[in-house]
Amino acid sequence: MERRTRVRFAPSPTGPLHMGGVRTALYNYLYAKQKGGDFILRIEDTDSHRFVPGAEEYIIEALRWCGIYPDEGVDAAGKIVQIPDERHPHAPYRQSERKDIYRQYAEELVAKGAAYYAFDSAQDLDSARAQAEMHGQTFIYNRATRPGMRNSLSLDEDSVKDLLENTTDWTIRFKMPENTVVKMDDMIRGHIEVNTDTLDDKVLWKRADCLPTYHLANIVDDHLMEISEVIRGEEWLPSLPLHYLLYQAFGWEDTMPRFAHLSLLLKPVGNGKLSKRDGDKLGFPVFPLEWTNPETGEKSRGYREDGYFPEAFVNMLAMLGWNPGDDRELFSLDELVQAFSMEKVQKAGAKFNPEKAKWFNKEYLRKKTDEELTDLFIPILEEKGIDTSRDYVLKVVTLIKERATFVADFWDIASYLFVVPQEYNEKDVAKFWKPENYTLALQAAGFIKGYNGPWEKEALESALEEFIRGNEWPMGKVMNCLRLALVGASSGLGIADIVTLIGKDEFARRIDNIVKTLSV
RNA sequence: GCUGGGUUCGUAUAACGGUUAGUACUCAAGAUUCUCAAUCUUGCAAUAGGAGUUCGAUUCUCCUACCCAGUACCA
Repeated sequence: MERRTRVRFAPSPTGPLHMGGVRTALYNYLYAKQKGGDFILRIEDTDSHRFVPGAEEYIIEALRWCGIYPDEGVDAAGKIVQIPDERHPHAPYRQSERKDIYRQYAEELVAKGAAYYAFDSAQDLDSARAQAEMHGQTFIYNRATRPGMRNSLSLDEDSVKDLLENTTDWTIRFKMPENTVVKMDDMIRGHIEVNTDTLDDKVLWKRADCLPTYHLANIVDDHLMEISEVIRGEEWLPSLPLHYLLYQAFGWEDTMPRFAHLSLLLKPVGNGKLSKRDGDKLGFPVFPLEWTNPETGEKSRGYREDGYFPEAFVNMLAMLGWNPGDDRELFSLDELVQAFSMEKVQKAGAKFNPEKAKWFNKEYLRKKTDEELTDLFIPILEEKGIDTSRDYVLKVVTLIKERATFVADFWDIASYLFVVPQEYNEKDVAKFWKPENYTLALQAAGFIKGYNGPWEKEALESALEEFIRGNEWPMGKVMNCLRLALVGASSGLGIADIVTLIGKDEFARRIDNIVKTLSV
């Protein structure tokens, strides 16, 4: 019988979601939608010490910006749901609000002999670890060391009972089976085997705060929420054996999800996984949206605020560790849903390349209509105090859009189409603004002022060129002198483009201006 | 250290065991243009190393090297 596809993205609200996390969410979403299944957003906030205010809201907003909407979860229907209803059959979706359900599962494992109570203090454990380290070893809490620790397997029944009732800093630990090979399958990596003797008795539940650890909460919730595939980061691969064993201990093997462990996103240069620091150092965002640390007030830039289109960001992220099997690179979210396949997900970590990210944005900028881009550019102009007609902006956008990566580039590229050049590039002045050139250029300017033909680019251009060529003047030098007057540098649009855009009066003003400024 | 995972141009990646090892980004050169972009063309550049299996390994096996992750009462 076919099981309904149900996947979850289960972040911990300990800070802003970074781009690696967004990619994990994206792959989950693509997988679910392709199979016609559900994408669930669950918040794993079982660590009360690391909770960061605003992080959960940030995660939801970031996913929304990317066009990823959960079918079920804390954000479904735009509100927090605590009582199960038709659309939220497994509510609540925040683990801190489900804390009451975990203890019974932990106790069930103890009753089955698959777990036990442990009374070791933090100091006990620290010293055991320090002891092992002195011998060049790593302390593993398992069958080898278990008898020497304070737990319900080493202590007598009465003291266990007494400690259970009269102390509150005990835990429930999983009893790792002896010398057993756990055989696992990963959708990306294939078959994996691990011997249990290398694993330790993980804490599942803590009496001190009556909260489960990740491992217990994760397995219980995935089971209860009928998750069919767990798609998560590679950092979880080492605990996969534990999770397999937990499903077995509970007797849930039949409905155990399949697992896919995604490789990590690596920093652009050097080794290691992508971190916030790399972004600051190399000048690119690692977060989808801007984030302000509530404690320090420190701001981290975001792709949205940097001017990336969400479609470009999502597309770029999808291609980091996955490919469609052919040469296509540009995909909308819907097209990604169609094309995605777990078989094509890369095993190795992918180094993030900020240059390629920009390339994606440039491609998406070109896909936008001139009207859309005009709408985006006008607010920027208003901020600069530019008051001009929408029609004029539209004309400018049409001419310059291919030169830009971001909408914000428009101003840098085309400010001279809105304001008189404030200064003239020294190098270009030295190169072109020589008497033998500018005397000719001023005559050419005179020709333009007296031009009576149709006021459009092609006509003016051919008339002007005919005039200059007819006089056998050096075209490049004359044109660049004019450009200096119009742009302030020897770069930018064609002379006829600029002149027809800004008009004859403005043209004359700029010629006067350069003559005055460079004191001809 | 131990355990697990990984390794194709600088980067992202393609290649039923048989290709001159392809594509994109970056970079360089040329074409074009009144300049700068854009565009087009061309170029640079890779199977980590070593054994083995095979008529034939990028592809399968083993060893080595290197990289990554985990090694918490964090997720």
